[in-house]
Amino acid sequence: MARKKVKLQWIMNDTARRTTYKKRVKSLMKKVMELSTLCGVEACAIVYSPYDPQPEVWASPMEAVRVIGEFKCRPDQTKKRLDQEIYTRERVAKAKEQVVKQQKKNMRMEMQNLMDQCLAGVQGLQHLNIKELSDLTWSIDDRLKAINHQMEFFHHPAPQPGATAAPVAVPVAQNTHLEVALESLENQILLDTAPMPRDSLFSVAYRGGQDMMLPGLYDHYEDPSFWGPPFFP
Amino acid sequence: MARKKVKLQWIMNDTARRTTYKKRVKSLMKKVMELSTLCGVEACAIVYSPYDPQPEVWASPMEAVRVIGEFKCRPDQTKKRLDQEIYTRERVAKAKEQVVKQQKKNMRMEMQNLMDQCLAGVQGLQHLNIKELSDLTWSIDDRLKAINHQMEFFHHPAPQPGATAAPVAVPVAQNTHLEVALESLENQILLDTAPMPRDSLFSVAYRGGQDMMLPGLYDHYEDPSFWGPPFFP
DNA sequence: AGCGCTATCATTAGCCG
DNA sequence: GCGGCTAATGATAGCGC
Repeated sequence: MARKKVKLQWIMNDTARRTTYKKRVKSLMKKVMELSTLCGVEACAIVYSPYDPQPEVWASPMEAVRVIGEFKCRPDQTKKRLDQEIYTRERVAKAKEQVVKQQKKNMRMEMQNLMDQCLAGVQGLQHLNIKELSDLTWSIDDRLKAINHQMEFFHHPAPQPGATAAPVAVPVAQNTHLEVALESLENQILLDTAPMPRDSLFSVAYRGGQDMMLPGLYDHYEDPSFWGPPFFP
Repeated sequence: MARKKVKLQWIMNDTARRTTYKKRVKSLMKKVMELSTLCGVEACAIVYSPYDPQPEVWASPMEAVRVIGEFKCRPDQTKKRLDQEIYTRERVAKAKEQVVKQQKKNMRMEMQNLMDQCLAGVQGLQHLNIKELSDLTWSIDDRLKAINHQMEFFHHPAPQPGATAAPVAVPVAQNTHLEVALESLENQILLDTAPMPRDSLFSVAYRGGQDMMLPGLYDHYEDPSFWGPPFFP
């Protein structure tokens, strides 16, 4: 948050990531300490990283274990939270599914249309002059390019990981543009869920993401010129 | 840290203390989330307060318990684990990348070839008789179907186990065939790594997957009849 | 790699309705 | 007590050494 605003996503550059980690973990611990002091509350933070052999901990490891012990001894009230969490997750999943479904549908429609155009071209060619033939060829070519572009959106790794340190349980895979878009979507939903405060685990965590934007998934489709005029109406 | 700089000490005024707590705990959790996201590290924070009936926690309670458990057990062996984990993760990532790359390449080749056939058909149609025209049409249609099938492989949700049993921290999303395949691949690799059992975080979690098979990703391509004879040699 | 610098961005103390 | 506002302090990304 300085010379430039950084996107809330994994930092690709190794040295930059390490530097950021060092700086941020330090000030995070300071924040924990301040909170604890100013408000007289018990708090602890634990950060595992590939950069430190030992996890960063505040307050002292012993203190942490004590705080944690307290935390673990509340199985019943935790349930509520878990339920909420699951609910939110389901909402996220549903929204994602919708996007993927739509995207899929659009892709298939693109292909089908292109094929139709090809077939129509093949079958109706006898009646075309050179100009029309040339136009047809170019049109098909353009649409092929467009489809390839869409394929990229699905499968091309977005500018991301060299591959070392992703959060443990999340499968380490190259993020595609689609995945990046889905992640943004997720953040937005979690943000929406925020208003119901104490019951939501995420009520706080994701507030910061509110100025992130969901990449325009359908820009392509909303552009009427994308498909061009029908060739064989 | 605003209109006036406050001393780092317990705030005596009750309402002020509560207000400060609310604001600060919120941004603290945000910071934890940012650190975790930006640097790809595991982190958790727990804050007990008289203001909330439940402790504020990040990330989810379950996640926290997991992170904490890790912390409590091993003060010094932690490093070994991290190294091993990173190594395994890199291996998995690499293998997955290979598969995705190949799959992508194949897809694109299919499409390109089909387009070529279409274009060739369009341009060479004048010299074809009815029989050849019909064959061409059917060939294109077949290949379209094949491509659609491939699309399914990429994007269609695989028949999945009753949606509940997913490992905790894995975002609940519809798995595509590709994703299922990749997961199997990951399991196989993790299985290979397993022989040194309790040192890997994954050694247990994924054991259940060992009888899954990696679907024959390239069956389609190994079948020479898949492309059919070239139409315009 | 790590440290210091500083322009920018982010947090927040105090106030108001 | 809460949410919004703004001035002021705090955090930090990018750079140069």
